[in-house]
Amino acid sequence: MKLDFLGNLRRTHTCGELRAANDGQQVILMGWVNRRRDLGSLIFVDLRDRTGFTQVVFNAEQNKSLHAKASDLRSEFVVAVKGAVKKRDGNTINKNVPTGEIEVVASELLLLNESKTPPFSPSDDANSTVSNEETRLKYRYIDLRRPQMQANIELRHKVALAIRNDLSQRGFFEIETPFMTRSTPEGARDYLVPSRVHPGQFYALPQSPQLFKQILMISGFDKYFQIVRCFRDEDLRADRQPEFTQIDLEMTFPQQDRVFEVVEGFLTAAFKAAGHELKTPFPRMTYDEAIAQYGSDKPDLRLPAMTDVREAFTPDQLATLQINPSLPVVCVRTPKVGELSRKERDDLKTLVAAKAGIKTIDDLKRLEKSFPDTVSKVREKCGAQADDFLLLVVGAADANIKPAALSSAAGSWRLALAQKFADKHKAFERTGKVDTDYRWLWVTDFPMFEYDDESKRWVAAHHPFTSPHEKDLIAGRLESDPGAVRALAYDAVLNGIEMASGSIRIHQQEIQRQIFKAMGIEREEAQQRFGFFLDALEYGTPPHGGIAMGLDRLVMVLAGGESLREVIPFPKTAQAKDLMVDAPTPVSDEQLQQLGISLKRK
RNA sequence: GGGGACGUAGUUCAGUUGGUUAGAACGCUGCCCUGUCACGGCAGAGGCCGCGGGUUCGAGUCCCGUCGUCCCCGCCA
Repeated sequence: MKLDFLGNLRRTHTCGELRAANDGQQVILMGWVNRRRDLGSLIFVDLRDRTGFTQVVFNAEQNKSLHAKASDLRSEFVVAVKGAVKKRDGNTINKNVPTGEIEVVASELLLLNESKTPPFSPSDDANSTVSNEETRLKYRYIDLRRPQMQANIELRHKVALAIRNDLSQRGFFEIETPFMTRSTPEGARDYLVPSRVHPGQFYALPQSPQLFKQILMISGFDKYFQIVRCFRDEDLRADRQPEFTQIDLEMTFPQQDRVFEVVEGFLTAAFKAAGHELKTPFPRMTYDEAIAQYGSDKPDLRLPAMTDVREAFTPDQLATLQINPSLPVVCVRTPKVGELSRKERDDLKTLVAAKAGIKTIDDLKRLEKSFPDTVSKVREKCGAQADDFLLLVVGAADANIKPAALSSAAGSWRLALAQKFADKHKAFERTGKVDTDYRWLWVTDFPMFEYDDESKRWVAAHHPFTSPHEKDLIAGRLESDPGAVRALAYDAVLNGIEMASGSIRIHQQEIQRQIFKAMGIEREEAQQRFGFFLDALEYGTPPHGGIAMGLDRLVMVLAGGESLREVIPFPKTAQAKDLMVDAPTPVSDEQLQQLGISLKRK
């Protein structure tokens, strides 16, 4: 087929903007053939670009050769059309599309490019028969033409732009930090980049610009931010990609509240860009409260909290039911589930993996026969409505577990039940109201350390540069009871998703030394791993702190998506592969040789 | 590293107890059609049933292995 060149031809309008008011105008549109409806001597073509589509008409009676050219058009051909906007007659108006009041009567057609028949059509969107993800990812360039994906990527742009503008107005500088940097093994695995100039040595891609941004504070930049790619070589999830984008920021002389103000500020701007008005300040909750009430450090507030109903039981009843009286009796309430059959209750048993020392009671009706007063107290305590499903998560009589472990198990049940019965309680459905659809929360006062059973040592819960609470730095506690030391660390949580994580940092060398010591990191080891940073700390480091928010996750929630892949143009699969470019791949022996790398054969 | 679901036409899927020539819809190709907009009508093409092995007279169907995609646990300071 003979193709035309673009020449000097220029669009007068996009495919989504013509209206009845444009009636009679000569226009030039360019785009893709979304659909073709060939009625013989009358051909309709929906011409699509990212703004929408416009119906173009070719009439054999008016122009035979033009009509003949149009009859060769197929899906996804790229064309330019010259023509006149014509207001449609009453019964031919299409009320379902914004441009439905008009059509363009073509007088000239340029065939700019043809297209193979795509494996799936971007216009399939309307039929909701979207291809499986494997096909979508392989042909990502076609997938991205779908209106939904175009909208998601546009939303991402608008959100990022609003955040940039907001932070800039607050006096933050966007400053770039290196992608090729130093491996600081602690936390996630690094992606490594071999050095050709220094055979046997490696750069690492940053898991976050953490130390660089702290050094920027030491350098006096006062307020820094960056919308920046970060890399972690860990297994993927629907909400985890090996490379992801963070809104990273840091400021000098802040209290935790100053950081919260900044975040709530840029989120207000971001939500506004997405068409939502956000209510600030966000509610707050300590880590301990979150664990006790929600069994999670990232509570989803769209569903009720858990309740400790131990007081509803008498000591005799606890003994009879073989419930450990020293542990909470946690009631998990899932609204509007209604009556469950014996079989449905049995099916629940596999919902959460069994844990030693923890049991559940799912049949309150039966319990009520033996202990009517107790059950009515339980219902009252957790504010149950008649059709709410109540599950008791309790410690077995001989259980040797901590209350937090029980709460955390109950939290798993709370989430699993919430997901299973989402159709019934409808708490996850969009209502159009920002304060019910988007439940933000600050979780504060995380513990400074967590005990790692594998390495048998205390490790930083956030990272080792996080400042402990001043009050918890009483003599000897770092050594005697590290688990009781709280950190000035905080998370922003949205609908049960961890969106941001930050802290006030350590700015005093002496405290930093104590923290490393508590973690069993010797001075030499610390010097070897973070020496450059510890050196920097000694040259007039101001108090500083900040936070990093996941842009992908933020846009995912705003787009109503279930997976980061819906808001990342070129994402990776669960096996960390890019199906479009087919990466990773082996490299040539020559490349390896230059890098001084030899591969171990399996 | 572990658990689960899935893999059949270009796409989305059906395929009964193992039994003739593996089906449907959409898409595609050709012909017809002047008001369609998920256009319509007629005709047609299109299959390594993911791959390898096994059981069987006979396997899309059963078994073992393997590869791929998705979800979850571990992991993710």
